[in-house]
Amino acid sequence: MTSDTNLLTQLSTAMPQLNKSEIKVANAILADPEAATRSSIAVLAAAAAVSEPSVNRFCKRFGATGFPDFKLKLARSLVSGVRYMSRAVEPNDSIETYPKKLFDNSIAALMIARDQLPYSAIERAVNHIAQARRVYFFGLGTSAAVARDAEHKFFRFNIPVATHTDPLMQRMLAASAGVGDLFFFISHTGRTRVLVEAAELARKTEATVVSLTAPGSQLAAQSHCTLELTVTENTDEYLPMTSRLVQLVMLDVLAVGVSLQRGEGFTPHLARIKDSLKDTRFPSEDG
Amino acid sequence: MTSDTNLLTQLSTAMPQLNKSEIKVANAILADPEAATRSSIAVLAAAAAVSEPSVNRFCKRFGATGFPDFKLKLARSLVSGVRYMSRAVEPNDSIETYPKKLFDNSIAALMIARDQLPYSAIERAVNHIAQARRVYFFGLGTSAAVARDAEHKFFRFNIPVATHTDPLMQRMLAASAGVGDLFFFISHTGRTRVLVEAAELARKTEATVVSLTAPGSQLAAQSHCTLELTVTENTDEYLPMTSRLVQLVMLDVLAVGVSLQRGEGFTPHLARIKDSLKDTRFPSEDG
DNA sequence: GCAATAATGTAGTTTTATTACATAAAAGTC
DNA sequence: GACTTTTATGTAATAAAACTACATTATTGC
Repeated sequence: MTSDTNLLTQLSTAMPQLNKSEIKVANAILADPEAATRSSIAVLAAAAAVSEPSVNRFCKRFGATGFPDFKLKLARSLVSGVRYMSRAVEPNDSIETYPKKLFDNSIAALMIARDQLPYSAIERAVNHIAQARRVYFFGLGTSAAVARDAEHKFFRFNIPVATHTDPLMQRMLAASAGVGDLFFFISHTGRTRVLVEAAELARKTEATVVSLTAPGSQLAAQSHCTLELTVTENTDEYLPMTSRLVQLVMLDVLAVGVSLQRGEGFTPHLARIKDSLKDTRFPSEDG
Repeated sequence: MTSDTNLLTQLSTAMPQLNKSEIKVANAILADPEAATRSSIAVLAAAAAVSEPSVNRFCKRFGATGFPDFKLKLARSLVSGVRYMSRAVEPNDSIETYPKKLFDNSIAALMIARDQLPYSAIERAVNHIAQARRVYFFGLGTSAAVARDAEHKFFRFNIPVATHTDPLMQRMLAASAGVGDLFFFISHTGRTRVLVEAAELARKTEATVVSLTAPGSQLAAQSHCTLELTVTENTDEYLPMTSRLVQLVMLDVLAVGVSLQRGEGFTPHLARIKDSLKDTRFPSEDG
């Protein structure tokens, strides 16, 4: 795959190496890339004031098999440029518009996170959790709900887990930790004072400190292993929304990672938990 | 704009309305969408075992001007990278594959939910919440974390909210409810016995019952207003993951809906809460 | 079981893209 | 500075692809 980078960027950077007619074609495309994806080779040739074969040669020069293939590549590049545009909710948005916008923003945030997954950090975090004797999930505010979710999830994996939203409890547990204890801190900013302080305390012990937070933050500095997340959130206008979604999916990733590491032999335990819930529910329609 | 949504999602959801040959074409495309963008109309027609005009008609049915235009639209949908089909994690998945899959599944779930938003139910729910004297968010298990998140969110909107995960508390509060009390139940299945019973108790009072659950469920039957969510979750293999994400975003939608209804005059209150958090954080790098 | 309607395919037409070749421009050589 | 070689560009013919009009085949309703 040569065309990993954006095609539009390629066009502009390659300019100096191009000859007259190719420059004309490049300019015609850059002038209105969207239109270029919709035009025929004849139309584009006219717009660039060159012949059709010149356009064709141009396309092949950029790694396409021909003009249609080039258009496809161009279309793809265009989307990747626009896809991360998050649309803010406006005061005069209606019921038809704002729910879609919020879903779109959430989807975009997950896509961005998906494209910059910290693989090695994930691997290390999974190993830490799998080896831990005990795991504490600490978060405050919105991240407290995420911590609670994590607790619920890892509990099912038969790992001794605990969540505490009380800063004093967090400090006491952190200070008195030992080998095999894993402290998992969750914070969007990584600058929440009491959380960073708890991490410092834990760091002074034999315990392991893992965090799910912003790169370069105070919290990250206190961690043995940091799962870096850069989710741009316009908290100013509304509430923290997208960051916690990414955090939740990251924890799903860790949970599945641990489960994969444990291998097949572990599924019976999950089945037992599932069975234990059976009696708490009304029977489903289909069974 | 009809083509606001992902084309692949459109294909799969439109399946039931299609006729034989169109279904063949849809399947051929879904089998390998990437290949479809590169093939000619003749190749695709052969792959689907239909005639070329059938493919052409198919394209027009989905809002394209013709086959080339359809391919372009398809290519764009593919960039967003997500197969509408959720790809299950396999035991021999590696660190490079399973995190992406999990993100993809989450994204796909949100996309599907986005394409079938229950607008009128959202509108009614927003009105109920905006008029409520007090709101209780009730959920159990994974949904308890969602309820906690909702509490955290609506609290910021200066609405008296409470969450309880203790079934006894839920029952007592439900039984002793009155006019202006709103009970918001969250359950993926809508079949959790204690939750349904609490809803029944609340229903006997003057309180309002709103639920975020599966359509046609026992819980939905007890609700004045149901926000229906049909998220297919393969809970059998792993854990409830995608459903709670959709629930969370739905609650974001409701929160924003309430905020929009209250109008501009409300933002100062949010600013006050934001200010109150300032001193709990270390200063950020850039300020 | 027949008519009416919808669905699908066939064959021809038009549009679009590609190739082969010719001409023009540029660069190098004596 | 004219000649050769190389490179660039365009013209015209060819091939491929997509579309349209129409015929045929299924499907539905009576």
